[in-house]
Amino acid sequence: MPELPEVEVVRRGLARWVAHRPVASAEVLHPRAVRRHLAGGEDFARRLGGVTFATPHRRGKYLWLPVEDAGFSVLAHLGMSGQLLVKTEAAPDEKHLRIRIRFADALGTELRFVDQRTFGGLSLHENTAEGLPEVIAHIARDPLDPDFDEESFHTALRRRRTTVKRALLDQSLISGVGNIYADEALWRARLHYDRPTATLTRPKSAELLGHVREVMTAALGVGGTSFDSLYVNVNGESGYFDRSLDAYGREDEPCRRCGTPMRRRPWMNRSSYFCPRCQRAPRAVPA
DNA sequence: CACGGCCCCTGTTAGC
DNA sequence: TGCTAACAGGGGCCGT
Repeated sequence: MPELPEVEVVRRGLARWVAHRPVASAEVLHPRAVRRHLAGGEDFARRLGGVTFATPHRRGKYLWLPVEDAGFSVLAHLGMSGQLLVKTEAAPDEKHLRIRIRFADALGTELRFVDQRTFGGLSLHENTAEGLPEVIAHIARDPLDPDFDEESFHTALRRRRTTVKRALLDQSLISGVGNIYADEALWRARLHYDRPTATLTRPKSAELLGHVREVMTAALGVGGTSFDSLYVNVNGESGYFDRSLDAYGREDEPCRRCGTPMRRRPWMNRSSYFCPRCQRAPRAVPA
Protein backbone atom coordinates (compact mmCIF):
# COMPACT_ATOMS: atom_id res chain seq x y z
CA MET A 1 0.00 0.00 0.00
CA PRO A 2 1.67 2.69 -1.37
CA GLU A 3 1.84 6.21 -0.29
CA LEU A 4 3.28 7.76 2.83
CA PRO A 5 0.17 7.77 5.06
CA GLU A 6 -0.57 4.11 4.35
CA VAL A 7 3.04 3.09 4.94
CA GLU A 8 3.11 5.08 8.18
CA VAL A 9 -0.03 3.26 9.34
CA VAL A 10 1.83 -0.01 8.76
CA ARG A 11 4.95 1.28 10.53
CA ARG A 12 2.90 2.11 13.61
CA GLY A 13 1.39 -1.35 13.55
CA LEU A 14 4.82 -2.94 13.41
CA ALA A 15 5.99 -0.74 16.29
CA ARG A 16 3.16 -2.08 18.39
CA TRP A 17 3.07 -5.75 17.36
CA VAL A 18 6.56 -6.65 16.12
CA ALA A 19 9.21 -4.39 17.65
CA HIS A 20 11.51 -5.99 20.25
CA ARG A 21 10.40 -9.52 19.41
CA PRO A 22 12.93 -12.33 18.83
CA VAL A 23 12.82 -14.02 15.44
CA ALA A 24 12.70 -17.79 15.37
CA SER A 25 12.85 -18.30 11.61
CA ALA A 26 12.02 -16.78 8.26
CA GLU A 27 10.55 -18.52 5.25
CA VAL A 28 10.73 -17.17 1.69
CA LEU A 29 7.91 -18.52 -0.45
CA HIS A 30 8.50 -16.48 -3.61
CA PRO A 31 11.96 -15.46 -4.88
CA ARG A 32 10.73 -12.20 -6.39
CA ALA A 33 9.77 -10.95 -2.95
CA VAL A 34 13.45 -10.90 -1.95
CA ARG A 35 14.93 -9.87 -5.30
CA ARG A 36 16.54 -6.80 -3.76
CA HIS A 37 18.35 -9.13 -1.38
CA LEU A 38 21.10 -10.03 -3.82
CA ALA A 39 22.47 -12.91 -1.74
CA GLY A 40 19.15 -14.72 -2.22
CA GLY A 41 16.28 -16.11 -0.19
CA GLU A 42 18.27 -18.71 1.73
CA ASP A 43 20.73 -16.09 2.91
CA PHE A 44 17.85 -13.80 3.84
CA ALA A 45 16.27 -16.47 6.02
CA ARG A 46 19.52 -17.64 7.57
CA ARG A 47 20.61 -14.15 8.61
CA LEU A 48 17.25 -13.39 10.23
CA GLY A 49 17.21 -16.46 12.44
CA GLY A 50 17.82 -15.48 16.06
CA VAL A 51 17.78 -11.70 15.64
CA THR A 52 15.58 -9.25 17.55
CA PHE A 53 13.84 -6.36 15.82
CA ALA A 54 14.19 -2.80 17.06
CA THR A 55 11.71 0.05 16.52
CA PRO A 56 10.64 0.43 12.87
CA HIS A 57 11.53 3.56 10.88
CA ARG A 58 10.19 5.04 7.70
CA ARG A 59 11.32 7.41 4.99
CA GLY A 60 8.78 8.17 2.29
CA LYS A 61 7.30 4.83 1.20
CA TYR A 62 10.19 2.75 2.52
CA LEU A 63 10.13 1.30 6.00
CA TRP A 64 12.72 -0.75 7.81
CA LEU A 65 13.17 -2.76 10.97
CA PRO A 66 16.67 -2.31 12.40
CA VAL A 67 18.09 -5.46 13.95
CA GLU A 68 19.14 -4.94 17.57
CA ASP A 69 22.88 -5.04 18.22
CA ALA A 70 23.67 -5.46 14.54
CA GLY A 71 24.53 -3.01 11.78
CA PHE A 72 21.78 -4.05 9.40
CA SER A 73 18.03 -3.73 8.86
CA VAL A 74 15.15 -5.48 7.19
CA LEU A 75 14.03 -3.08 4.51
CA ALA A 76 10.46 -3.25 3.21
CA HIS A 77 8.74 -1.67 0.25
CA LEU A 78 5.10 -2.50 -0.37
CA GLY A 79 5.13 -1.66 -4.07
CA MET A 80 1.63 -1.57 -5.51
CA SER A 81 -0.02 -4.36 -3.57
CA GLY A 82 2.23 -5.43 -0.71
CA GLN A 83 0.90 -5.98 2.82
CA LEU A 84 2.66 -6.61 6.10
CA LEU A 85 0.23 -8.51 8.28
CA VAL A 86 0.44 -9.74 11.85
CA LYS A 87 -1.58 -12.96 11.95
CA THR A 88 -2.05 -15.76 14.40
CA GLU A 89 0.08 -18.78 13.57
CA ALA A 90 -3.08 -20.81 13.01
CA ALA A 91 -4.51 -18.46 10.37
CA PRO A 92 -4.57 -20.06 6.92
CA ASP A 93 -1.94 -18.89 4.45
CA GLU A 94 -3.01 -16.10 2.15
CA LYS A 95 -3.06 -16.88 -1.57
CA HIS A 96 -0.24 -14.42 -2.21
CA LEU A 97 1.81 -15.06 0.93
CA ARG A 98 5.45 -14.43 -0.07
CA ILE A 99 7.44 -14.32 3.19
CA ARG A 100 6.69 -15.56 6.71
CA ILE A 101 8.62 -14.56 9.83
CA ARG A 102 8.02 -16.65 12.97
CA PHE A 103 8.88 -15.44 16.44
CA ALA A 104 10.51 -17.24 19.33
CA ASP A 105 8.26 -15.73 21.99
CA ALA A 106 4.89 -17.03 23.19
CA LEU A 107 2.58 -14.39 21.67
CA GLY A 108 1.30 -16.79 19.05
CA THR A 109 1.49 -14.36 16.12
CA GLU A 110 3.75 -14.15 13.06
CA LEU A 111 4.63 -11.48 10.51
CA ARG A 112 3.58 -12.09 6.92
CA PHE A 113 4.47 -10.30 3.72
CA VAL A 114 1.62 -10.76 1.26
CA ASP A 115 1.88 -9.28 -2.23
CA GLN A 116 -0.31 -10.00 -5.22
CA ARG A 117 1.70 -8.19 -7.89
CA THR A 118 5.16 -8.73 -6.39
CA PHE A 119 6.34 -5.19 -7.03
CA GLY A 120 7.24 -4.95 -3.35
CA GLY A 121 9.64 -6.95 -1.25
CA LEU A 122 11.91 -7.36 1.76
CA SER A 123 15.70 -7.32 1.87
CA LEU A 124 18.58 -7.01 4.33
CA HIS A 125 21.02 -4.10 4.14
CA GLU A 126 23.86 -2.61 6.12
CA ASN A 127 22.97 0.71 7.72
CA THR A 128 24.72 3.95 6.93
CA ALA A 129 26.18 6.10 9.70
CA GLU A 130 22.76 7.76 9.94
CA GLY A 131 21.08 4.42 10.56
CA LEU A 132 19.55 4.30 7.09
CA PRO A 133 19.73 1.17 4.91
CA GLU A 134 22.40 1.97 2.35
CA VAL A 135 20.24 1.28 -0.71
CA ILE A 136 17.80 4.07 0.14
CA ALA A 137 20.43 6.74 0.70
CA HIS A 138 19.22 8.38 -2.54
CA ILE A 139 15.64 8.70 -1.26
CA ALA A 140 14.85 12.27 -0.23
CA ARG A 141 13.42 13.13 3.16
CA ASP A 142 9.65 13.15 3.13
CA PRO A 143 7.41 16.18 3.81
CA LEU A 144 6.52 15.00 7.31
CA ASP A 145 10.20 14.70 8.26
CA PRO A 146 11.14 17.64 10.56
CA ASP A 147 14.46 17.89 8.72
CA PHE A 148 12.86 18.23 5.29
CA ASP A 149 14.68 21.13 3.62
CA GLU A 150 12.03 23.43 2.15
CA GLU A 151 14.55 25.86 0.71
CA SER A 152 16.49 23.27 -1.27
CA PHE A 153 13.21 21.74 -2.42
CA HIS A 154 12.21 25.06 -3.92
CA THR A 155 15.57 25.69 -5.57
CA ALA A 156 15.51 22.17 -7.02
CA LEU A 157 12.07 22.83 -8.51
CA ARG A 158 13.31 26.04 -10.11
CA ARG A 159 16.37 24.32 -11.54
CA ARG A 160 14.55 21.32 -12.97
CA ARG A 161 13.26 21.20 -16.52
CA THR A 162 10.25 19.08 -15.74
CA THR A 163 6.62 19.36 -14.77
CA VAL A 164 5.19 19.67 -11.30
CA LYS A 165 3.51 16.29 -10.95
CA ARG A 166 6.59 14.45 -12.19
CA ALA A 167 8.59 16.36 -9.61
CA LEU A 168 6.18 15.42 -6.81
CA LEU A 169 6.55 11.76 -7.75
CA ASP A 170 10.35 11.95 -7.96
CA GLN A 171 11.43 10.20 -4.77
CA SER A 172 14.90 11.75 -4.95
CA LEU A 173 13.35 15.24 -4.67
CA ILE A 174 10.59 14.60 -2.15
CA SER A 175 9.59 11.14 -1.02
CA GLY A 176 6.32 9.54 0.01
CA VAL A 177 4.09 11.25 -2.56
CA GLY A 178 2.33 8.96 -5.03
CA ASN A 179 -0.38 9.34 -7.63
CA ILE A 180 -3.28 9.91 -5.23
CA TYR A 181 -1.77 12.51 -2.94
CA ALA A 182 -0.06 14.26 -5.84
CA ASP A 183 -3.45 14.81 -7.48
CA GLU A 184 -5.00 15.85 -4.17
CA ALA A 185 -2.28 18.39 -3.39
CA LEU A 186 -2.31 19.80 -6.92
CA TRP A 187 -6.08 20.23 -6.75
CA ARG A 188 -5.78 22.05 -3.42
CA ALA A 189 -3.04 24.28 -4.83
CA ARG A 190 -5.02 24.86 -8.07
CA LEU A 191 -2.05 23.71 -10.12
CA HIS A 192 -2.24 21.77 -13.37
CA TYR A 193 -0.10 18.63 -13.39
CA ASP A 194 1.79 19.78 -16.50
CA ARG A 195 2.88 23.09 -15.03
CA PRO A 196 6.66 23.48 -15.50
CA THR A 197 8.38 23.51 -12.12
CA ALA A 198 10.65 26.34 -13.24
CA THR A 199 7.64 28.69 -13.29
CA LEU A 200 6.70 28.11 -9.66
CA THR A 201 7.25 31.08 -7.41
CA ARG A 202 8.57 30.62 -3.91
CA PRO A 203 5.15 31.27 -2.31
CA LYS A 204 3.50 28.86 -4.73
CA SER A 205 5.90 26.02 -4.05
CA ALA A 206 5.55 26.68 -0.31
CA GLU A 207 1.78 26.55 -0.69
CA LEU A 208 1.98 23.29 -2.63
CA LEU A 209 4.21 21.73 -0.01
CA GLY A 210 1.78 22.86 2.66
CA HIS A 211 -1.07 21.11 0.84
CA VAL A 212 0.97 17.94 0.51
CA ARG A 213 1.54 17.96 4.26
CA GLU A 214 -2.08 18.74 5.09
CA VAL A 215 -3.61 16.07 2.89
CA MET A 216 -1.18 13.43 4.13
CA THR A 217 -1.71 14.37 7.76
CA ALA A 218 -5.49 14.25 7.30
CA ALA A 219 -5.26 10.84 5.61
CA LEU A 220 -3.02 9.52 8.37
CA GLY A 221 -5.60 10.65 10.92
CA VAL A 222 -8.20 8.27 9.50
CA GLY A 223 -5.93 5.33 8.79
CA GLY A 224 -4.99 6.14 5.18
CA THR A 225 -6.75 5.65 1.85
CA SER A 226 -8.20 2.29 0.78
CA PHE A 227 -10.38 1.54 -2.21
CA ASP A 228 -10.38 -2.17 -1.54
CA SER A 229 -8.96 -4.85 0.73
CA LEU A 230 -5.50 -4.61 -0.87
CA TYR A 231 -4.62 -1.58 1.25
CA VAL A 232 -4.80 -2.44 4.89
CA ASN A 233 -2.94 -2.04 8.16
CA VAL A 234 -1.13 -4.91 9.88
CA ASN A 235 -4.48 -6.11 11.24
CA GLY A 236 -6.06 -6.19 7.79
CA GLU A 237 -8.23 -3.09 8.35
CA SER A 238 -8.85 -0.38 5.74
CA GLY A 239 -8.55 3.38 6.21
CA TYR A 240 -11.29 5.87 5.46
CA PHE A 241 -9.64 8.71 3.56
CA ASP A 242 -11.14 7.63 0.21
CA ARG A 243 -14.31 9.40 1.39
CA SER A 244 -12.40 12.65 1.65
CA LEU A 245 -10.68 12.63 -1.74
CA ASP A 246 -11.34 15.78 -3.77
CA ALA A 247 -9.65 14.82 -7.04
CA TYR A 248 -8.45 11.24 -7.32
CA GLY A 249 -11.02 8.91 -8.88
CA ARG A 250 -13.63 11.67 -9.35
CA GLU A 251 -13.88 11.74 -13.16
CA ASP A 252 -17.13 13.43 -14.30
CA GLU A 253 -18.08 14.28 -10.72
CA PRO A 254 -18.44 17.99 -9.85
CA CYS A 255 -15.39 19.83 -8.56
CA ARG A 256 -15.97 20.46 -4.88
CA ARG A 257 -14.90 24.10 -5.35
CA CYS A 258 -16.57 25.21 -8.56
CA GLY A 259 -18.88 22.40 -9.69
CA THR A 260 -17.18 21.86 -13.04
CA PRO A 261 -17.01 18.16 -13.98
CA MET A 262 -13.62 16.72 -13.04
CA ARG A 263 -11.50 15.16 -15.76
CA ARG A 264 -9.18 12.22 -16.04
CA ARG A 265 -6.21 12.18 -18.38
CA PRO A 266 -3.91 9.25 -19.15
CA TRP A 267 -0.57 10.22 -17.74
CA MET A 268 2.64 8.18 -17.56
CA ASN A 269 0.78 4.86 -17.80
CA ARG A 270 -1.48 6.08 -15.01
CA SER A 271 -4.15 8.74 -14.64
CA SER A 272 -4.30 12.33 -13.57
CA TYR A 273 -7.50 13.75 -12.13
CA PHE A 274 -8.02 17.50 -12.15
CA CYS A 275 -10.57 20.29 -12.44
CA PRO A 276 -10.30 21.89 -15.89
CA ARG A 277 -11.45 25.22 -14.48
CA CYS A 278 -9.53 25.48 -11.20
CA GLN A 279 -6.41 23.88 -12.62
CA ARG A 280 -5.82 25.50 -16.00
CA ALA A 281 -3.36 23.88 -18.39
CA PRO A 282 -0.19 25.92 -18.73
CA ARG A 283 0.39 27.93 -21.87
CA ALA A 284 2.90 26.21 -24.14
CA VAL A 285 6.33 27.47 -23.16
CA PRO A 286 8.63 28.54 -26.06
CA ALA A 287 11.60 26.22 -26.31
C1' DC B 1 23.51 13.67 -16.41
C1' DA B 2 18.71 14.87 -16.42
C1' DC B 3 14.79 13.38 -18.25
C1' DG B 4 11.06 10.50 -20.39
C1' DG B 5 9.63 5.95 -21.60
C1' DC B 6 9.34 1.23 -20.67
C1' DC B 7 9.10 -2.73 -17.93
C1' DC B 8 8.34 -5.77 -14.10
C1' DC B 9 3.55 -8.70 -12.13
C1' DT B 10 -1.51 -10.39 -11.15
C1' DG B 11 -6.20 -9.45 -10.77
C1' DT B 12 -10.51 -6.89 -11.70
C1' DT B 13 -13.52 -4.56 -14.55
C1' DA B 14 -15.41 -2.32 -18.63
C1' DG B 15 -16.57 -2.87 -23.23
C1' DC B 16 -17.48 -5.32 -27.40
C1' DT C 1 -21.41 -15.43 -21.64
C1' DG C 2 -16.68 -14.99 -23.05
C1' DC C 3 -12.86 -12.77 -24.78
C1' DT C 4 -9.77 -8.67 -24.76
C1' DA C 5 -7.95 -4.46 -23.40
C1' DA C 6 -7.35 -1.12 -20.10
C1' DC C 7 -6.30 -0.07 -15.66
C1' DA C 8 -4.57 -0.36 -10.68
C1' DG C 9 -2.06 3.64 -5.27
C1' DG C 10 5.18 1.22 -7.07
C1' DG C 11 10.15 2.17 -8.59
C1' DG C 12 14.32 0.72 -11.23
C1' DC C 13 16.64 0.88 -15.32
C1' DC C 14 17.72 2.09 -19.94
C1' DG C 15 18.41 4.95 -23.87
C1' DT C 16 18.57 9.63 -25.60
